[in-house]
Amino acid sequence: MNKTEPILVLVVDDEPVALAAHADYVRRMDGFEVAATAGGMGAALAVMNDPAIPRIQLILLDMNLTDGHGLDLLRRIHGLGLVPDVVAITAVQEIQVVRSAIALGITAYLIKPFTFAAFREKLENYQNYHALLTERSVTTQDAIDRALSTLRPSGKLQLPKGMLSETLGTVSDWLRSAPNPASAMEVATGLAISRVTARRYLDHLAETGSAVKAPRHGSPGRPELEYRWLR
Amino acid sequence: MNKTEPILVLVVDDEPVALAAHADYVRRMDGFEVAATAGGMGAALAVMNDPAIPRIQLILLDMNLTDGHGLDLLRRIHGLGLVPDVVAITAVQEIQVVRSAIALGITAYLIKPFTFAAFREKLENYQNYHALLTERSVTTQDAIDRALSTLRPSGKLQLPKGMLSETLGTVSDWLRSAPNPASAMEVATGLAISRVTARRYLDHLAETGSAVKAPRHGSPGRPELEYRWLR
DNA sequence: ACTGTTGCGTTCATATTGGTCGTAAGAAGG
DNA sequence: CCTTCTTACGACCAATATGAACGCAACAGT
Repeated sequence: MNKTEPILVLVVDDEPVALAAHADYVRRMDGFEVAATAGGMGAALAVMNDPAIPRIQLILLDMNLTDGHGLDLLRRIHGLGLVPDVVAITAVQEIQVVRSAIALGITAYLIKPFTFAAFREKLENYQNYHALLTERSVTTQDAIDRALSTLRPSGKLQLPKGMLSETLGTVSDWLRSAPNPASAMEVATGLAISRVTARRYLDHLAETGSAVKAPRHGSPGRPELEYRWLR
Repeated sequence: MNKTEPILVLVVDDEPVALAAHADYVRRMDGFEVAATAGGMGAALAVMNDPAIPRIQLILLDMNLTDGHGLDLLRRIHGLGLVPDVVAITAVQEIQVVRSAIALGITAYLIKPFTFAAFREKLENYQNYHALLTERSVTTQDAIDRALSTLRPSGKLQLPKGMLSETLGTVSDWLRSAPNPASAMEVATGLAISRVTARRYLDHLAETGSAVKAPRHGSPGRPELEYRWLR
């Protein structure tokens, strides 16, 4: 596993205070790097067109810019033949704007004001999505679906019936601190819980995109699924 | 619950057989209506521009059109100021196209060939998403996240009995990155799996058209079949 | 041309694990 | 104190990779 290159980010906001704050949030995240900032539509287009600036992969985009609308900026960028991913960060709550933004390809929509936790969740989701789709050069339906699953919000604000947030935290912590990917049985014995329970929580982590599962081959018998913590 | 108006769909494909088939699939779904069909980029743009045709809300879009690329068509439509939702339906499996399509706002990506069940799942997901975002005129972060989460693919993939999607992905990756065509034995030793398992998955790849197998002659012993990844 | 050798394709039984159903223990509410 | 809902456990059935055994196709030597 080679070291992954950071995701280059362009932050766009016409309010200097918000611009600095968002850029700072990005710098606090591992795997991301602020490649440039822009205070408006013109500046953003200049950055995207500048050959001296390396390829931007993600844009944090405010909708209400002084010299235009964020969605127009996005259309202009698309018109240049560029297809960066975009996280919309705005105070606009009109459904029409939200629908249009989603139709134009934003990967997340963050309504201001927001906490760093909310911000981090969106960017981590994008990070997982990005990792899943850059591994290979050709893909399958299954891989696309899994990548999209990690990208869309998991709605984990409300965890499924039959699960306790405390137990979920315990399992998450154990898996995160595990040096190697672990099977359901290993987690179960390590935490002194039953295999079924461990598997149920591990599966939830896999579905929400916090972990990935892969079969472990080489020994006879049905392959056991090992779970690996992401990030 | 008042009766909801049907979602108007435009189907785009340059193959008349596929075009008719996809349109027929749409007609079999409740809540959807085929507003028009188009056999190419020009025809699709004409439909979108025609004031006599009511507002299209969803496009089933093929990528490989005779007179252009599907992604270009999507950019052109955006350039008209229209923001329809799009489901990509294509045989293209290149990661670059998939990434671009997602960045340009497609709500689902269906790789041909597909079953009606897979098709229905994508459209039903979109239907739920559409219903959630047309209820109100102003929304909240929570409502947006819930709407986006309905667009998450369920991830259930129909595979032949006796096969695991994760293992299939592993074998596909190995074969794809192999410089030369590989035999079942070479794949088995390279992935630390048994020869039988490797051969079963390789055979599946050959049957689905992702790979071809050819006998390798010249050495004593029964000729071994070598598998080569297809673009 | 015939036959032996060689190595792989193929089949089958087996070893383990995954997934699901019913049930018990514990907490919350009346 | 009793009822009810929730969560974890135990045991069953189903599923998947493995290894060995069998058969076949091409090469090589006689």
